[in-house]
Amino acid sequence: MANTLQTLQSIPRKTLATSVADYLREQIITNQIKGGEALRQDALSARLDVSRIPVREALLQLEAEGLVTFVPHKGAVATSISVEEVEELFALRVLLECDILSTAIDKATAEDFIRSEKILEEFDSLLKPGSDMRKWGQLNVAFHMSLYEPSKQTRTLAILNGIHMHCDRYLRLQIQLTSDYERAEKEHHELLSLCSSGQKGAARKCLRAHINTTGAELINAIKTLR
Amino acid sequence: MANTLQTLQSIPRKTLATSVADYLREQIITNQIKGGEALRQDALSARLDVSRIPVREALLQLEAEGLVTFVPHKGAVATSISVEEVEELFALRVLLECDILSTAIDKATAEDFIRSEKILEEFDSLLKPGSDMRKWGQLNVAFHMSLYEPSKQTRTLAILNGIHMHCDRYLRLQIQLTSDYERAEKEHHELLSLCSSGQKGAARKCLRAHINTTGAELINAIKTLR
DNA sequence: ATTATTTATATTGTATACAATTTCGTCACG
DNA sequence: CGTGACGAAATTGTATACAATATAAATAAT
Repeated sequence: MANTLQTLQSIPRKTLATSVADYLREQIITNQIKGGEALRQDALSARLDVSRIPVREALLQLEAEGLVTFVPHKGAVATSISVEEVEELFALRVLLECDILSTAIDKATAEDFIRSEKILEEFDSLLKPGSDMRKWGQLNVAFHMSLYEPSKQTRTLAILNGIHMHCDRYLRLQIQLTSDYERAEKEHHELLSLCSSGQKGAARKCLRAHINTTGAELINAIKTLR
Repeated sequence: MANTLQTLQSIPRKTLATSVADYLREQIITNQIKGGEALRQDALSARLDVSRIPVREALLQLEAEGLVTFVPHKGAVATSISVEEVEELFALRVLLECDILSTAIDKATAEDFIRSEKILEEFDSLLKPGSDMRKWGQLNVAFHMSLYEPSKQTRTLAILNGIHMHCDRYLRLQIQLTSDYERAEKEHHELLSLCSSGQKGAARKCLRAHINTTGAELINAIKTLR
Protein backbone atom coordinates (compact mmCIF):
# COMPACT_ATOMS: atom_id res chain seq x y z
CA MET A 1 0.00 0.00 0.00
CA ALA A 2 1.44 3.32 -1.00
CA ASN A 3 0.11 5.56 1.70
CA THR A 4 1.41 3.54 4.63
CA LEU A 5 4.61 5.50 4.51
CA GLN A 6 2.64 8.70 4.18
CA THR A 7 0.74 7.87 7.30
CA LEU A 8 3.81 6.89 9.23
CA GLN A 9 5.81 9.97 8.50
CA SER A 10 2.83 12.13 9.25
CA ILE A 11 2.96 11.35 12.94
CA PRO A 12 4.55 14.63 13.90
CA ARG A 13 5.67 14.24 17.48
CA LYS A 14 4.13 17.35 18.88
CA THR A 15 6.55 19.78 20.32
CA LEU A 16 5.61 22.33 22.94
CA ALA A 17 6.23 25.16 20.54
CA THR A 18 3.73 23.85 18.03
CA SER A 19 1.17 23.23 20.76
CA VAL A 20 1.50 26.79 21.93
CA ALA A 21 1.25 27.97 18.34
CA ASP A 22 -1.90 25.94 17.81
CA TYR A 23 -3.41 27.34 20.97
CA LEU A 24 -2.61 30.93 20.12
CA ARG A 25 -3.72 30.52 16.51
CA GLU A 26 -7.06 29.25 17.70
CA GLN A 27 -7.38 32.15 20.10
CA ILE A 28 -6.58 34.69 17.42
CA ILE A 29 -8.77 33.18 14.73
CA THR A 30 -11.73 32.97 17.07
CA ASN A 31 -11.13 36.56 18.07
CA GLN A 32 -10.60 35.72 21.74
CA ILE A 33 -7.29 37.45 21.23
CA LYS A 34 -8.22 40.59 19.36
CA GLY A 35 -6.32 42.39 16.65
CA GLY A 36 -3.86 44.88 18.11
CA GLU A 37 -3.55 43.02 21.39
CA ALA A 38 -0.01 42.64 22.70
CA LEU A 39 1.26 39.14 23.41
CA ARG A 40 3.80 39.19 26.24
CA GLN A 41 6.10 36.26 26.32
CA ASP A 42 6.34 36.22 30.08
CA ALA A 43 2.60 36.30 30.62
CA LEU A 44 2.00 33.52 28.10
CA SER A 45 4.72 31.29 29.48
CA ALA A 46 3.30 31.68 32.97
CA ARG A 47 -0.28 31.14 31.82
CA LEU A 48 0.62 28.01 29.83
CA ASP A 49 3.23 26.80 32.29
CA VAL A 50 6.07 26.52 29.83
CA SER A 51 9.27 28.46 29.46
CA ARG A 52 9.56 31.44 27.17
CA ILE A 53 11.53 29.56 24.52
CA PRO A 54 8.63 27.57 23.06
CA VAL A 55 6.45 30.66 23.38
CA ARG A 56 8.93 32.64 21.31
CA GLU A 57 9.06 29.94 18.69
CA ALA A 58 5.28 29.80 18.56
CA LEU A 59 5.11 33.55 18.08
CA LEU A 60 7.67 33.36 15.30
CA GLN A 61 5.65 30.73 13.51
CA LEU A 62 2.50 32.80 13.88
CA GLU A 63 4.32 35.77 12.45
CA ALA A 64 5.20 33.69 9.41
CA GLU A 65 1.49 32.95 9.07
CA GLY A 66 0.70 36.63 9.32
CA LEU A 67 -1.29 36.35 12.53
CA VAL A 68 1.11 38.44 14.62
CA THR A 69 3.77 41.00 13.90
CA PHE A 70 7.01 40.67 15.74
CA VAL A 71 9.02 43.80 16.40
CA PRO A 72 12.52 43.21 17.80
CA HIS A 73 12.85 44.21 21.44
CA LYS A 74 9.29 45.41 21.52
CA GLY A 75 7.23 42.29 21.28
CA ALA A 76 4.48 40.59 19.36
CA VAL A 77 1.08 42.02 18.51
CA ALA A 78 -1.89 40.25 17.02
CA THR A 79 -2.43 41.61 13.53
CA SER A 80 -5.56 43.30 12.43
CA ILE A 81 -6.63 43.53 8.86
CA SER A 82 -8.01 46.42 6.87
CA VAL A 83 -11.04 46.35 4.61
CA GLU A 84 -8.72 46.85 1.67
CA GLU A 85 -6.77 43.76 2.63
CA VAL A 86 -9.93 41.69 2.90
CA GLU A 87 -10.85 42.83 -0.56
CA GLU A 88 -7.41 41.93 -1.81
CA LEU A 89 -7.61 38.49 -0.25
CA PHE A 90 -10.92 37.72 -1.89
CA ALA A 91 -9.66 38.97 -5.23
CA LEU A 92 -6.71 36.63 -4.80
CA ARG A 93 -9.06 33.81 -4.00
CA VAL A 94 -11.00 34.33 -7.21
CA LEU A 95 -7.83 34.43 -9.25
CA LEU A 96 -6.14 31.41 -7.67
CA GLU A 97 -9.11 29.19 -6.93
CA CYS A 98 -10.75 29.52 -10.34
CA ASP A 99 -7.45 28.63 -11.94
CA ILE A 100 -6.60 25.69 -9.74
CA LEU A 101 -10.14 24.33 -9.95
CA SER A 102 -9.73 23.63 -13.66
CA THR A 103 -6.71 21.41 -13.28
CA ALA A 104 -8.20 19.85 -10.18
CA ILE A 105 -11.30 18.79 -12.11
CA ASP A 106 -9.13 17.31 -14.84
CA LYS A 107 -7.20 15.17 -12.40
CA ALA A 108 -9.92 14.35 -9.90
CA THR A 109 -11.05 10.78 -9.33
CA ALA A 110 -14.34 9.47 -8.02
CA GLU A 111 -12.92 9.16 -4.53
CA ASP A 112 -11.96 12.82 -4.56
CA PHE A 113 -15.57 13.83 -5.11
CA ILE A 114 -16.77 11.41 -2.47
CA ARG A 115 -14.39 12.99 0.03
CA SER A 116 -15.73 16.45 -0.78
CA GLU A 117 -19.28 15.13 -0.57
CA LYS A 118 -18.66 13.77 2.90
CA ILE A 119 -17.47 17.14 4.07
CA LEU A 120 -20.69 18.70 2.84
CA GLU A 121 -22.65 16.12 4.78
CA GLU A 122 -20.85 17.13 7.91
CA PHE A 123 -22.17 20.62 7.44
CA ASP A 124 -25.68 19.35 7.97
CA SER A 125 -24.81 18.17 11.45
CA LEU A 126 -24.31 21.75 12.54
CA LEU A 127 -26.85 23.49 10.39
CA LYS A 128 -28.97 24.56 13.30
CA PRO A 129 -28.03 27.90 14.84
CA GLY A 130 -26.15 27.84 18.09
CA SER A 131 -23.62 25.30 16.88
CA ASP A 132 -20.15 26.64 17.12
CA MET A 133 -18.83 28.61 14.22
CA ARG A 134 -15.37 27.24 14.83
CA LYS A 135 -16.33 23.95 13.25
CA TRP A 136 -18.18 25.71 10.47
CA GLY A 137 -15.11 27.65 9.44
CA GLN A 138 -12.93 24.55 9.53
CA LEU A 139 -15.34 22.66 7.32
CA ASN A 140 -15.61 25.55 4.93
CA VAL A 141 -11.85 25.60 4.42
CA ALA A 142 -11.73 21.81 4.26
CA PHE A 143 -14.34 21.70 1.53
CA HIS A 144 -12.62 24.21 -0.67
CA MET A 145 -9.22 22.64 -0.19
CA SER A 146 -10.65 19.20 -0.85
CA LEU A 147 -11.94 20.39 -4.20
CA TYR A 148 -8.53 21.71 -5.21
CA GLU A 149 -6.36 18.99 -3.74
CA PRO A 150 -6.38 16.73 -6.82
CA SER A 151 -4.46 19.41 -8.71
CA LYS A 152 -1.40 18.49 -6.64
CA GLN A 153 -0.19 22.07 -6.94
CA THR A 154 1.36 22.14 -3.50
CA ARG A 155 2.61 25.71 -3.57
CA THR A 156 -0.71 27.13 -4.62
CA LEU A 157 -2.52 24.99 -2.08
CA ALA A 158 -0.25 26.28 0.67
CA ILE A 159 -0.89 29.87 -0.34
CA LEU A 160 -4.63 29.29 -0.44
CA ASN A 161 -4.52 27.69 2.96
CA GLY A 162 -2.98 30.84 4.40
CA ILE A 163 -5.48 33.08 2.66
CA HIS A 164 -8.42 31.05 3.89
CA MET A 165 -7.16 31.19 7.43
CA HIS A 166 -7.23 34.96 7.34
CA CYS A 167 -10.57 35.18 5.57
CA ASP A 168 -12.18 32.85 8.07
CA ARG A 169 -11.00 34.99 10.91
CA TYR A 170 -13.56 37.52 9.74
CA LEU A 171 -16.03 35.25 7.98
CA ARG A 172 -16.85 33.72 11.32
CA LEU A 173 -18.19 37.04 12.52
CA GLN A 174 -20.24 37.67 9.43
CA ILE A 175 -21.71 34.19 9.14
CA GLN A 176 -22.86 34.36 12.71
CA LEU A 177 -24.53 37.71 12.23
CA THR A 178 -26.21 37.28 8.91
CA SER A 179 -27.15 33.60 8.91
CA ASP A 180 -25.51 33.46 5.54
CA TYR A 181 -24.50 29.85 5.90
CA GLU A 182 -27.60 28.66 4.12
CA ARG A 183 -26.61 30.44 0.95
CA ALA A 184 -23.03 29.22 1.27
CA GLU A 185 -24.14 25.65 1.65
CA LYS A 186 -26.48 25.74 -1.30
CA GLU A 187 -23.67 27.11 -3.42
CA HIS A 188 -21.30 24.46 -2.16
CA HIS A 189 -23.62 21.68 -3.30
CA GLU A 190 -24.16 23.35 -6.65
CA LEU A 191 -20.42 23.75 -7.11
CA LEU A 192 -19.62 20.17 -6.26
CA SER A 193 -22.21 18.77 -8.63
CA LEU A 194 -20.84 20.89 -11.46
CA CYS A 195 -17.34 19.64 -10.66
CA SER A 196 -18.20 15.97 -10.47
CA SER A 197 -20.06 16.18 -13.77
CA GLY A 198 -16.98 17.72 -15.33
CA GLN A 199 -18.52 21.02 -16.35
CA LYS A 200 -15.37 23.04 -15.94
CA GLY A 201 -16.58 26.33 -17.35
CA ALA A 202 -19.76 26.40 -15.33
CA ALA A 203 -17.95 25.28 -12.21
CA ARG A 204 -15.47 28.13 -12.48
CA LYS A 205 -18.27 30.60 -13.00
CA CYS A 206 -20.10 29.22 -9.98
CA LEU A 207 -16.96 29.37 -7.86
CA ARG A 208 -16.21 32.93 -8.88
CA ALA A 209 -19.73 33.99 -8.00
CA HIS A 210 -19.55 32.14 -4.69
CA ILE A 211 -16.32 33.80 -3.63
CA ASN A 212 -17.41 37.21 -4.83
CA THR A 213 -20.74 37.24 -3.03
CA THR A 214 -19.17 35.85 0.12
CA GLY A 215 -16.53 38.55 0.01
CA ALA A 216 -19.08 41.24 -0.67
CA GLU A 217 -21.26 40.11 2.22
CA LEU A 218 -18.29 40.03 4.54
CA ILE A 219 -17.07 43.48 3.60
CA ASN A 220 -20.60 44.74 3.98
CA ALA A 221 -20.82 43.26 7.47
CA ILE A 222 -17.47 44.73 8.47
CA LYS A 223 -18.45 48.19 7.29
CA THR A 224 -21.78 48.22 9.11
CA LEU A 225 -20.09 47.15 12.30
CA ARG A 226 -18.28 50.48 12.50
CA MET B 1 7.99 65.50 5.69
CA ALA B 2 5.91 62.36 5.69
CA ASN B 3 8.51 59.71 5.32
CA THR B 4 10.63 60.76 8.25
CA LEU B 5 8.56 58.53 10.46
CA GLN B 6 8.74 55.77 7.89
CA THR B 7 12.49 55.98 7.89
CA LEU B 8 12.74 56.05 11.63
CA GLN B 9 10.57 53.07 12.28
CA SER B 10 12.28 51.13 9.55
CA ILE B 11 15.52 50.91 11.45
CA PRO B 12 15.02 47.34 12.55
CA ARG B 13 17.60 46.76 15.24
CA LYS B 14 19.12 43.64 13.86
CA THR B 15 18.86 40.69 16.09
CA LEU B 16 21.27 37.78 15.96
CA ALA B 17 18.54 35.45 14.79
CA THR B 18 17.75 37.57 11.76
CA SER B 19 21.44 37.92 10.94
CA VAL B 20 21.85 34.18 11.01
CA ALA B 21 18.72 33.83 8.88
CA ASP B 22 20.09 36.32 6.37
CA TYR B 23 23.38 34.47 6.23
CA LEU B 24 21.80 31.07 5.75
CA ARG B 25 19.29 32.36 3.21
CA GLU B 26 22.13 33.77 1.16
CA GLN B 27 24.00 30.48 1.38
CA ILE B 28 20.99 28.49 0.29
CA ILE B 29 19.93 30.79 -2.52
CA THR B 30 23.44 30.87 -3.94
CA ASN B 31 23.56 27.11 -3.73
CA GLN B 32 26.55 27.08 -1.38
CA ILE B 33 24.26 25.11 0.85
CA LYS B 34 22.73 22.58 -1.47
CA GLY B 35 19.23 21.16 -1.45
CA GLY B 36 18.96 18.13 0.78
CA GLU B 37 21.85 19.18 2.97
CA ALA B 38 21.28 18.85 6.70
CA LEU B 39 21.69 21.94 8.86
CA ARG B 40 22.87 20.97 12.33
CA GLN B 41 22.17 23.52 14.99
CA ASP B 42 25.33 22.71 16.92
CA ALA B 43 27.61 23.00 13.93
CA LEU B 44 26.07 26.28 12.84
CA SER B 45 26.18 27.81 16.30
CA ALA B 46 29.86 26.88 16.61
CA ARG B 47 30.70 28.10 13.11
CA LEU B 48 28.93 31.43 13.62
CA ASP B 49 29.91 31.75 17.27
CA VAL B 50 26.43 32.19 18.64
CA SER B 51 24.30 29.98 20.81
CA ARG B 52 21.81 27.54 19.36
CA ILE B 53 18.79 29.68 20.24
CA PRO B 54 19.20 32.30 17.50
CA VAL B 55 20.18 29.50 15.12
CA ARG B 56 16.94 27.70 15.87
CA GLU B 57 14.94 30.87 15.36
CA ALA B 58 16.69 31.51 12.07
CA LEU B 59 15.91 27.99 10.90
CA LEU B 60 12.28 28.44 11.86
CA GLN B 61 12.07 31.62 9.86
CA LEU B 62 13.68 29.94 6.89
CA GLU B 63 11.17 27.14 7.14
CA ALA B 64 8.40 29.69 6.93
CA GLU B 65 10.03 30.95 3.75
CA GLY B 66 10.18 27.42 2.40
CA LEU B 67 13.95 27.25 2.23
CA VAL B 68 14.31 24.50 4.81
CA THR B 69 12.07 21.83 6.24
CA PHE B 70 12.09 21.37 9.95
CA VAL B 71 11.24 17.94 11.34
CA PRO B 72 10.81 17.78 15.12
CA HIS B 73 13.65 16.00 16.87
CA LYS B 74 15.33 15.26 13.56
CA GLY B 75 16.53 18.60 12.37
CA ALA B 76 16.45 21.00 9.46
CA VAL B 77 17.22 20.19 5.84
CA ALA B 78 17.63 22.60 2.97
CA THR B 79 14.73 22.09 0.61
CA SER B 80 15.14 21.06 -2.95
CA ILE B 81 12.56 21.70 -5.57
CA SER B 82 11.19 19.47 -8.30
CA VAL B 83 10.74 20.37 -11.93
CA GLU B 84 7.00 20.22 -11.40
CA GLU B 85 7.25 22.78 -8.63
CA VAL B 86 9.30 25.11 -10.79
CA GLU B 87 6.63 24.84 -13.44
CA GLU B 88 3.98 25.57 -10.85
CA LEU B 89 5.85 28.59 -9.58
CA PHE B 90 6.17 30.09 -13.04
CA ALA B 91 2.52 29.42 -13.77
CA LEU B 92 1.71 31.23 -10.54
CA ARG B 93 3.92 34.10 -11.59
CA VAL B 94 2.02 34.49 -14.86
CA LEU B 95 -1.30 34.43 -13.08
CA LEU B 96 -0.40 36.83 -10.28
CA GLU B 97 1.97 39.19 -12.03
CA CYS B 98 -0.21 39.77 -15.09
CA ASP B 99 -3.10 40.57 -12.80
CA ILE B 100 -1.26 42.87 -10.46
CA LEU B 101 0.47 44.65 -13.30
CA SER B 102 -2.84 46.04 -14.53
CA THR B 103 -3.74 47.75 -11.29
CA ALA B 104 -0.14 48.82 -10.81
CA ILE B 105 -0.14 50.62 -14.15
CA ASP B 106 -3.38 52.36 -13.25
CA LYS B 107 -1.98 53.70 -10.01
CA ALA B 108 1.63 54.31 -11.02
CA THR B 109 3.10 57.80 -10.98
CA ALA B 110 6.01 59.22 -12.94
CA GLU B 111 8.37 58.59 -10.04
CA ASP B 112 7.43 54.93 -9.99
CA PHE B 113 8.60 54.50 -13.54
CA ILE B 114 11.77 56.44 -12.85
CA ARG B 115 12.55 54.11 -9.99
CA SER B 116 12.10 51.09 -12.24
CA GLU B 117 14.19 52.76 -14.93
CA LYS B 118 17.04 53.27 -12.49
CA ILE B 119 17.05 49.60 -11.63
CA LEU B 120 17.38 48.75 -15.30
CA GLU B 121 20.34 51.10 -15.54
CA GLU B 122 22.02 49.23 -12.75
CA PHE B 123 21.85 46.10 -14.83
CA ASP B 124 24.22 47.68 -17.35
CA SER B 125 26.91 47.99 -14.73
CA LEU B 126 27.16 44.23 -14.52
CA LEU B 127 26.33 43.28 -18.05
CA LYS B 128 29.78 41.90 -18.74
CA PRO B 129 30.22 38.23 -17.93
CA GLY B 130 32.09 37.38 -14.80
CA SER B 131 30.12 39.79 -12.68
CA ASP B 132 28.44 37.99 -9.85
CA MET B 133 25.04 36.56 -10.44
CA ARG B 134 24.04 37.34 -6.90
CA LYS B 135 23.56 40.98 -7.79
CA TRP B 136 21.87 40.07 -11.05
CA GLY B 137 19.22 38.02 -9.29
CA GLN B 138 18.60 40.74 -6.71
CA LEU B 139 18.13 43.35 -9.43
CA ASN B 140 15.83 41.07 -11.37
CA VAL B 141 13.55 40.66 -8.37
CA ALA B 142 13.81 44.35 -7.55
CA PHE B 143 12.76 45.35 -11.05
CA HIS B 144 9.70 43.16 -11.12
CA MET B 145 8.64 44.17 -7.64
CA SER B 146 9.19 47.83 -8.46
CA LEU B 147 6.79 47.49 -11.37
CA TYR B 148 4.07 46.02 -9.18
CA GLU B 149 4.63 48.10 -6.07
CA PRO B 150 2.24 50.93 -7.04
CA SER B 151 -0.66 48.48 -6.83
CA LYS B 152 -0.27 48.57 -3.03
CA GLN B 153 -1.57 45.01 -2.86
CA THR B 154 0.62 44.06 0.04
CA ARG B 155 -0.49 40.43 0.35
CA THR B 156 0.08 39.69 -3.31
CA LEU B 157 3.42 41.47 -3.23
CA ALA B 158 4.51 39.36 -0.28
CA ILE B 159 3.52 36.17 -2.03
CA LEU B 160 5.33 37.20 -5.19
CA ASN B 161 8.42 38.03 -3.18
CA GLY B 162 8.51 34.50 -1.85
CA ILE B 163 7.97 32.97 -5.26
CA HIS B 164 10.72 35.07 -6.79
CA MET B 165 13.14 34.02 -4.10
CA HIS B 166 12.62 30.40 -4.99
CA CYS B 167 12.73 30.97 -8.73
CA ASP B 168 15.96 32.90 -8.48
CA ARG B 169 17.58 30.11 -6.60
CA TYR B 170 17.50 28.18 -9.86
CA LEU B 171 17.47 31.05 -12.32
CA ARG B 172 20.97 31.92 -11.18
CA LEU B 173 22.25 28.62 -12.48
CA GLN B 174 20.50 28.92 -15.79
CA ILE B 175 21.40 32.53 -16.47
CA GLN B 176 25.02 31.78 -15.83
CA LEU B 177 25.02 28.82 -18.16
CA THR B 178 23.05 30.14 -21.08
CA SER B 179 23.97 33.82 -21.13
CA ASP B 180 20.27 34.46 -21.24
CA TYR B 181 20.54 37.75 -19.45
CA GLU B 182 20.67 39.66 -22.71
CA ARG B 183 17.23 38.47 -23.71
CA ALA B 184 15.89 39.16 -20.23
CA GLU B 185 17.21 42.67 -20.27
CA LYS B 186 15.81 43.48 -23.67
CA GLU B 187 12.43 42.23 -22.52
CA HIS B 188 12.67 44.28 -19.34
CA HIS B 189 13.17 47.49 -21.30
CA GLU B 190 10.35 46.64 -23.65
CA LEU B 191 8.07 45.89 -20.73
CA LEU B 192 8.84 49.10 -18.91
CA SER B 193 8.24 51.26 -21.95
CA LEU B 194 4.87 49.63 -22.52
CA CYS B 195 3.99 50.24 -18.88
CA SER B 196 5.02 53.86 -18.78
CA SER B 197 3.06 54.57 -21.94
CA GLY B 198 0.02 53.03 -20.34
CA GLN B 199 -0.51 50.23 -22.82
CA LYS B 200 -1.95 47.82 -20.35
CA GLY B 201 -2.97 45.04 -22.69
CA ALA B 202 0.32 44.95 -24.53
CA ALA B 203 2.25 45.16 -21.28
CA ARG B 204 0.45 42.16 -19.88
CA LYS B 205 1.08 40.21 -23.05
CA CYS B 206 4.75 41.13 -22.92
CA LEU B 207 5.03 40.16 -19.28
CA ARG B 208 3.33 36.83 -19.83
CA ALA B 209 5.70 36.05 -22.68
CA HIS B 210 8.69 37.15 -20.60
CA ILE B 211 7.83 34.92 -17.67
CA ASN B 212 6.91 32.00 -19.88
CA THR B 213 10.09 32.00 -21.91
CA THR B 214 12.20 32.51 -18.81
CA GLY B 215 10.47 29.59 -17.15
CA ALA B 216 10.81 27.41 -20.22
CA GLU B 217 14.52 28.17 -20.52
CA LEU B 218 15.06 27.41 -16.87
CA ILE B 219 13.23 24.11 -16.98
CA ASN B 220 15.14 23.25 -20.10
CA ALA B 221 18.42 23.97 -18.36
CA ILE B 222 17.47 21.92 -15.33
CA LYS B 223 16.50 18.94 -17.44
CA THR B 224 19.70 18.95 -19.48
CA LEU B 225 21.75 19.10 -16.30
CA ARG B 226 20.58 15.64 -15.34
C1' DA C 1 5.29 74.64 33.22
C1' DT C 2 7.75 72.27 29.80
C1' DT C 3 11.41 69.97 28.09
C1' DA C 4 15.82 67.16 28.94
C1' DT C 5 18.16 63.92 31.36
C1' DT C 6 18.76 60.37 34.33
C1' DT C 7 17.23 56.29 37.01
C1' DA C 8 14.45 52.44 37.65
C1' DT C 9 11.42 48.86 35.91
C1' DA C 10 9.65 45.85 32.55
C1' DT C 11 10.37 43.15 28.54
C1' DT C 12 12.84 41.00 25.14
C1' DG C 13 17.26 38.55 23.28
C1' DT C 14 20.87 35.17 24.04
C1' DA C 15 23.88 31.91 26.51
C1' DT C 16 24.32 27.98 29.23
C1' DA C 17 22.63 23.74 31.29
C1' DC C 18 19.78 19.92 31.35
C1' DA C 19 16.01 16.66 29.57
C1' DA C 20 14.03 14.09 25.83
C1' DT C 21 14.43 11.86 21.45
C1' DT C 22 16.63 9.88 17.68
C1' DT C 23 20.56 7.47 15.44
C1' DC C 24 23.84 4.11 15.07
C1' DG C 25 26.73 0.46 16.41
C1' DT C 26 26.98 -3.88 18.99
C1' DC C 27 25.52 -8.20 20.22
C1' DA C 28 22.45 -11.97 20.87
C1' DC C 29 19.29 -14.97 18.58
C1' DG C 30 16.86 -17.36 14.88
C1' DC D 1 23.44 -14.03 6.86
C1' DG D 2 19.56 -11.46 8.45
C1' DT D 3 16.91 -9.47 12.19
C1' DG D 4 15.70 -7.50 16.32
C1' DA D 5 16.96 -5.88 21.15
C1' DC D 6 19.76 -3.14 23.73
C1' DG D 7 22.84 0.73 24.96
C1' DA D 8 26.00 4.69 23.88
C1' DA D 9 26.61 8.80 21.27
C1' DA D 10 24.74 12.52 18.78
C1' DT D 11 21.18 15.79 18.21
C1' DT D 12 17.31 18.31 19.25
C1' DG D 13 13.79 20.49 22.72
C1' DT D 14 13.13 23.16 26.89
C1' DA D 15 14.17 25.46 31.30
C1' DT D 16 16.78 28.65 33.76
C1' DA D 17 19.94 32.54 34.16
C1' DC D 18 21.87 36.55 32.51
C1' DA D 19 22.60 40.55 29.08
C1' DA D 20 20.68 44.06 26.13
C1' DT D 21 17.07 47.05 25.00
C1' DA D 22 12.95 49.63 25.58
C1' DT D 23 9.38 51.87 28.48
C1' DA D 24 8.08 54.53 32.32
C1' DA D 25 9.03 57.40 36.31
C1' DA D 26 11.56 60.69 38.62
C1' DT D 27 14.54 64.43 38.77
C1' DA D 28 16.97 68.41 37.03
C1' DA D 29 17.32 72.47 33.97
C1' DT D 30 15.74 76.38 31.30
